[in-house]
Amino acid sequence: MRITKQQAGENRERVVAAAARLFRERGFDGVAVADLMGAAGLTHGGFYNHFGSKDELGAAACAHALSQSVAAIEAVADAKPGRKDVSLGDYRRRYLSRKSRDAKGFRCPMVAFGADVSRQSAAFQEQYADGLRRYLDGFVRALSAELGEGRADEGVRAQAIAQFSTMVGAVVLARGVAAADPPLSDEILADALASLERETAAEAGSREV
Amino acid sequence: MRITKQQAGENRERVVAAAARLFRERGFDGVAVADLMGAAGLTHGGFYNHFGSKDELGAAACAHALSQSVAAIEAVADAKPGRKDVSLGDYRRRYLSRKSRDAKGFRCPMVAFGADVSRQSAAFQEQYADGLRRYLDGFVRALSAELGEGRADEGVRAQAIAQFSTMVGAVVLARGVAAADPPLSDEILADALASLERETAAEAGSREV
DNA sequence: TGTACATCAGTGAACGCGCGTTCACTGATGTAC
DNA sequence: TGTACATCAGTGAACGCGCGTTCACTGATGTAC
Repeated sequence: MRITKQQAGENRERVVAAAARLFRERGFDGVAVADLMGAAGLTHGGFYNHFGSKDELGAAACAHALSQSVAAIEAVADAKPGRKDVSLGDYRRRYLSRKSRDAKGFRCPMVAFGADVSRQSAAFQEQYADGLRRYLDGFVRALSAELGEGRADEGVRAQAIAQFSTMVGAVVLARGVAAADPPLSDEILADALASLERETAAEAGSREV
Repeated sequence: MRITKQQAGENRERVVAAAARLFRERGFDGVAVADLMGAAGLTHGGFYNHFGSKDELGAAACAHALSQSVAAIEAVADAKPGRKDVSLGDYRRRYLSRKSRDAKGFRCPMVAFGADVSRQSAAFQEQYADGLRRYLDGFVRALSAELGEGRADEGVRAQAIAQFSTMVGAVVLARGVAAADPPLSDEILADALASLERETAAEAGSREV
């Protein structure tokens, strides 16, 4: 039962989207090819019509998940000033929220894949690095807009990278102890957020006139 | 060929130590029971004389690796003031060094296990949470000593948690792009370190008289 | 202190399951004329 | 525009490998007397 080229393309997309979610949720080795195809409403036999190997799908899923993160931070960077709901401050609050920490299948891919990237294929690692580069560019623009009149000296980039490191580390740790020590988990998120907000306020102040 | 009780105990210890190293290096699913026993100079059949399951060894290996990290930060916290080589500043520099990033089997267990903890057994998660609690206590004491006359108000704890989050996140990201984009990887480590040192200097300054 | 027996750490083969991958087959789609 | 044939996405069974776990066995250690 051959199907339309377009339908085949849509099927492929559904598999990639399911993989982006399931890999983040259960890890690369925690999801079988049959699960991935099943999540897209297909049987496992046809997998190799779309991908050369499970590794190849991994790279595609990584790219898929990262492009969503890049789009999200770019939306913040390109938002008109004053739009509170897409400000960087709001983005940080959402990133470091309990809700975001507990969203297993939709966590930040930089975090979810971070520890395992180095054990994945070269293509996977390339996708990850490319995604992070673009994400950081977006973050720099967003921070630059937040701090002042669009100034973008190299200090802002360093600060953006440090800030994002704080966010990533806090989510890693908070997620790690979420089940065993919920109060500590919450404390980590709160402390990281407070530190970023304090730093941003101080920085914005020092840049006035 | 039965062996001494003491030797059996030492064998067990060697397996745990090997597991602490190999799990960090290749991930939990990346190491077979036979590999673990082989790394300790044994054959796989005797594994279940020591551990009830691979999961149980995982928890023991987690505890083993974390206790080393706890000991390291406590050494900093308890060092006599002025000992440069065991200062918190030196610790941060080492933690965020390229050498440390590239030490696959001896990476910070909070980072190496961080992404996977939530998929491990409850016992594993308990060990992780307990290790992190003790580690953070040590970090708070070390930071408190660095900043002033041993003051330990709650602001210091929040700051310690934020600082450690930055360190963890930076290592996660730097390690993730180490192979695909070495300059970016180095930049992340450097920016995170600079941010922490700038913050510490400012904080120490504001606390003077 | 000796002696006899039970224990148990270690060995290596085997079991059984899950999973990545392959394969023969189907039949509707795409294409050449 | 029709017709005939090739293509190829999808199906479901099968292959083969690796790995966690089990098991019968060994023989030196630990222990009861």
